[in-house]
Amino acid sequence: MNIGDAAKQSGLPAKTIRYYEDISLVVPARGENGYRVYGPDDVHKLRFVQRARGLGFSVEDCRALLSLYEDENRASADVKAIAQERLAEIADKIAELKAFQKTLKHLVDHCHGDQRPNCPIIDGLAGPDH
Amino acid sequence: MNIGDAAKQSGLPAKTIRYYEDISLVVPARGENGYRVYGPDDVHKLRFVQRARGLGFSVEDCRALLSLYEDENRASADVKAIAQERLAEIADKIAELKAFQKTLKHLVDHCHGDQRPNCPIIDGLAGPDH
DNA sequence: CTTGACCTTCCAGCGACTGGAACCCTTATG
DNA sequence: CATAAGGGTTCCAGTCGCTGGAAGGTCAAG
Repeated sequence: MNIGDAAKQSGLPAKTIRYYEDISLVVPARGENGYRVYGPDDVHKLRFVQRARGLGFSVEDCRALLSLYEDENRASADVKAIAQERLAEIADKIAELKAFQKTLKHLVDHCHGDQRPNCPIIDGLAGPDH
Repeated sequence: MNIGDAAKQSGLPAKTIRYYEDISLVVPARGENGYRVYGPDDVHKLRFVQRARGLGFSVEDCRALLSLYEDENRASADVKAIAQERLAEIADKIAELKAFQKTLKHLVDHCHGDQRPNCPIIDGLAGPDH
């Protein structure tokens, strides 16, 4: 199948699929005419990557996960380790965002939001000693 | 003051400060020798940007906030609007991450994490029909 | 034969820096 | 006075994960 169909089947834009070949993530065969030819296995891999990216795994994580996906003798512990690392990153990011949220919400709540210049948000950003 | 001191005072790396000049965010004067010269106002602005970036505002948001910071006749409503947009983005991002977290945690909880190849995480990423 | 949809390659750009090379300026010390 | 250290300057390239666009090749239908 050509790249357009692979795109439909995998849910990835053709551009992205070409990019994945560029970085040797999913490398298809080539037809006589130079067109990329995707077999069922390639499409499975693309879908796999699509889902993993959708869960926020980095492309490098996807590369590692793909090679485990393909490895009949993988240890599930290796997969779990990657996923747990990602979970930790997610938790960190959520904590960071919640801290932003708290600070910002506090500032917003104290701002009148009218036509006057006085603004606790600006004051907060300018710093404690202003 | 030179860029190194401005860096210390603002908490920003010198490279970043040069970059901010490049994009016309905070543009210092120049001395005879071609060195950047930062006055107190410049340092205030740099610190302002440092804090705003620290709360996750984009550089373009910072540009808008800076111009309001400098505008004696600003309406606090304008500041509040920017902050509220950012709050909405933060909330969206948190929701997205929590969704990732939920799915991933579910998969991780069901994975033995041993030396055997069977792995619900891989299966989950491969898709429902595999 | 032409149209249009597909495919190809390559180059550039996003955001927000960051690293490095190659070079200039200033200050302290032998 | 020479020199070395520790500033400063510019410009170019790379990060990550695509995405857009230009210029052209291929293919199936009318």
